[in-house]
Amino acid sequence: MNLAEVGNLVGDLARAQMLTALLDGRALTAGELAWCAGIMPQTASSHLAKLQGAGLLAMEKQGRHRYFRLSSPTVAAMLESMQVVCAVDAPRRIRPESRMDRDLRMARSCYDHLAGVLGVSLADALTDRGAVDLAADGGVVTPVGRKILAEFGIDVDQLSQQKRCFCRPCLDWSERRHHIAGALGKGLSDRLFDLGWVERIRDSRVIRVTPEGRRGLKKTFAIDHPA
Amino acid sequence: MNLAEVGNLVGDLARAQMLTALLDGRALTAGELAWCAGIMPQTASSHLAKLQGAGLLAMEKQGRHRYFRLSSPTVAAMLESMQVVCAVDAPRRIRPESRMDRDLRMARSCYDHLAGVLGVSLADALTDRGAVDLAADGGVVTPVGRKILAEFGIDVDQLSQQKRCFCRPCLDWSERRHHIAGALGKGLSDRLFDLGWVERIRDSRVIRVTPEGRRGLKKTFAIDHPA
DNA sequence: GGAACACTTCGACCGACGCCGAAGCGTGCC
DNA sequence: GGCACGCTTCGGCGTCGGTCGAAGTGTTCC
Repeated sequence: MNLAEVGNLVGDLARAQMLTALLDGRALTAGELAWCAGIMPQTASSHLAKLQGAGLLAMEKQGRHRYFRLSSPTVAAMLESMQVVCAVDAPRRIRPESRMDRDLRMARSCYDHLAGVLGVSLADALTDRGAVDLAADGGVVTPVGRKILAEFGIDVDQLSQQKRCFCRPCLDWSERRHHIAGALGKGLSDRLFDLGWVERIRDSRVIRVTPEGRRGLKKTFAIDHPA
Repeated sequence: MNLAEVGNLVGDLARAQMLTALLDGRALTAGELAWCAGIMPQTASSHLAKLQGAGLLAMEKQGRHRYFRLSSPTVAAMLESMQVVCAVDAPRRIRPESRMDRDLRMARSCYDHLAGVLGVSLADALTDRGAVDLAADGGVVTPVGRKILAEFGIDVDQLSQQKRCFCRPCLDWSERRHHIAGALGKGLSDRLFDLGWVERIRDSRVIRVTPEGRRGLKKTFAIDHPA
């Protein structure tokens, strides 16, 4: 397998839509993916066979359904980096407002961390008070930030010992700005779930901010998250 | 611009070969790129126009030559992550031995750090003596490693304060194993150049290990780099 | 057993795109 | 000026692959 083959696999609109739908790590049935891509089941079937054959997708049978998911975080990372290039190359364009995915824009999961307006606001808040310092290729937590995060219930030392990139800016495709990924991003996300400030919406990447979370975000980070 | 468009751009063999040739950050002329891709200049011209139009490549006129390079490290990162997926998906295959790119396999630059047998050996040496601990998504330097690297002339604290990913495993496409990227990868590379242990070959990604470097690598890291 | 359902396989159609030859444009060298 | 050179534009050719209808396989439910 070479670069061109991988590019080709992603380079079809229908397949790209399927992959995007799978980007949050959930597994979807062939039918659902066909619907996502706006094509007939038999067409989807051939696409899925290609993606699976190339090892981008993993499949699991369950009764008469076939569930597909991204085969590894490596694939998710690749798609993410491709989306970043998309967003960077088209920095200024009229934002196509769509009612339907307003919720998705507000807050969603991006593999294992938070994205959307919420994710970006959180990154902004931490940057504004000098807690983290983000650059193109990574980021650091300042001594001040260490203290702020500790008060919020996040042990930076423990996170930084994980064998993964500690802090990484991840370009948000809806907001065209960065949110925080890496161990810190996951840590923040986990903490918000633990506190009950946010919760997942079934069968969706959408994340709901609870009333309690709205109060907490306002008080702790001065974030006014829209209802 | 969307995911599929980017995929499509990379998804052509000729374009993929051009992009790969540009992956070390150098700028090449349209003619050189045509040669790399094994196509006629007029065909290359249309490919390059597409890549440039999409913002993946930047162009600079110089006399009657046109120099093309990757427009940003973001693009390089994307290509790298795509190559990783290529390599992961095809883990075991008969290695196609080619005399021509033996040098390239032995040691080369990968954007801003070292790759090839040399890069992998270095990563192995550091891992073996417990200096670094690499995982799928990142890596850490142990206290022991901090000491080893300090003796070698690398200030880990300074590197870790850079606003980029500190240590990241980068899958080596020729060796199918990891070498070290990120700030640490660049730090190692810089140090080897400063010591005069390695040097660039003009107009190529190939890196030559000097006799002095061969001795040094053997003594310091117990690496027997082939001549 | 039979019907509904999820999905796959096969075959035919057709549009998109990569390819090169020929010709045109701008630059540098003698 | 004249020629060589690097590159681009244009036009026609060929092929590859995405598309869907029809038919087939396997599963669930009654």
